[in-house]
Amino acid sequence: MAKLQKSIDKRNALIKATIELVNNNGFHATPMSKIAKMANVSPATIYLYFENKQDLVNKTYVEVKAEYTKYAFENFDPNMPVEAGFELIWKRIADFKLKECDNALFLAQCDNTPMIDEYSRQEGIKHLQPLLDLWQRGRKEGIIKPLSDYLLYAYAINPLSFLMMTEKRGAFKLDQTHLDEAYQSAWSSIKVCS
Amino acid sequence: MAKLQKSIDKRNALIKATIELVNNNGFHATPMSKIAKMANVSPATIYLYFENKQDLVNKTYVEVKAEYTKYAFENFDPNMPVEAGFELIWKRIADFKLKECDNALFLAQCDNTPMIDEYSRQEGIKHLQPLLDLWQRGRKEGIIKPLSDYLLYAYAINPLSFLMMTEKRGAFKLDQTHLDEAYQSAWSSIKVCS
DNA sequence: AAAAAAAGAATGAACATTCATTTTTACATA
DNA sequence: TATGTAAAAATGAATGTTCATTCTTTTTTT
Repeated sequence: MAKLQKSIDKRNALIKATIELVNNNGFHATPMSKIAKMANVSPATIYLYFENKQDLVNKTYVEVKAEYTKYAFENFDPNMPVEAGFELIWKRIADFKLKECDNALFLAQCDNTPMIDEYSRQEGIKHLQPLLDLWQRGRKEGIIKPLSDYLLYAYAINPLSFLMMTEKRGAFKLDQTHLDEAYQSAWSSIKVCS
Repeated sequence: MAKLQKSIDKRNALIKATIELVNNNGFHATPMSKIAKMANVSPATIYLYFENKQDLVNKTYVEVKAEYTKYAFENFDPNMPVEAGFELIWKRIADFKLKECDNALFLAQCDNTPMIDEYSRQEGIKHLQPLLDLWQRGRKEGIIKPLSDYLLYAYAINPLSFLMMTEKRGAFKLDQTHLDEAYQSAWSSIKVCS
């Protein structure tokens, strides 16, 4: 195993441990020592990869966010028709939230908390541009309601976070039927009624 | 001032300080000493009113949640027509999130975090029943889509939390026009299309 | 064998909680 | 009304722990 490779493995283990522990206990209740233990590393080693605890959590956030958007736009082509493009992206996002549950939960916690600093938050947002562009086109073509991006996001995308959270708490199971229904609700809330 | 009254004032000051500090710094970064200082009280005094820090934040959550639902259902009458009832409740909730911004933000942070223990979370949910009953009736009357309460909540109510959060971050201003649009999106997403 | 990476133990600060006193309140008595 | 006093409320300082971070030494790599 090459030197660089080994380092990356350790770094990844640290990020993974951070996600899992913060998800279960919250930022305030996850000591560096526990993160180190879960990553099979000495506490001191963390500081070879990250400046401090805040830096660790910021970097974790930005990386997970990048992974999320990469996944979301994987098969998307900006020339697709608006409705098809939206459906594709929406379903990829839903997929991510179901399959990469830990990652998605971590993002949700960061997004609703002053845990992350503002700079990292901005970094995270940047990757969302293709969806905003699609909406822009949709509005121009009269397919999407002429609403601000924030409103569209609130109704079309954000509910998925709530549903994932609820599922995680065990209150209900988000199966394929629910997902189809959720998609219909999402699309209903932003499409121009014909 | 009667003895009891004075105590209540102090308790309220503690709860208020908790909300403000947790909103701005997160649970992990608000020491009891700061809460005490902001409430003009000695740290030791907190322990006359609450068992410990966890108890303080749990009780704060349950009380704010009760205030929220009381506000939401203030003028609601279970005999109203479904659409009118929903509109009334929705607008009260929106109102609360705009006017009692600190309270609403605190709830959002608690709801997306392992900060609160499960028992208190359950306590908080109980108060929502009138809305669930209304939806039940709406489904029976064929006015509301036959979806699980969780899905309806995700699309009809939860987006308001996201919008409030976004406004708090300064990214955009949630004015009356936006609110009307948001209401239309909420209703579109859960009503049966005619 | 020099350099890099990693480790475990040590350090010092921050913090939740408790303790020993002081202050305030409630109220009985004159 | 004024005064004494026991109980309650409140306090600031102390305690002991937890934890982020650093230091010194050991191990691994080249």
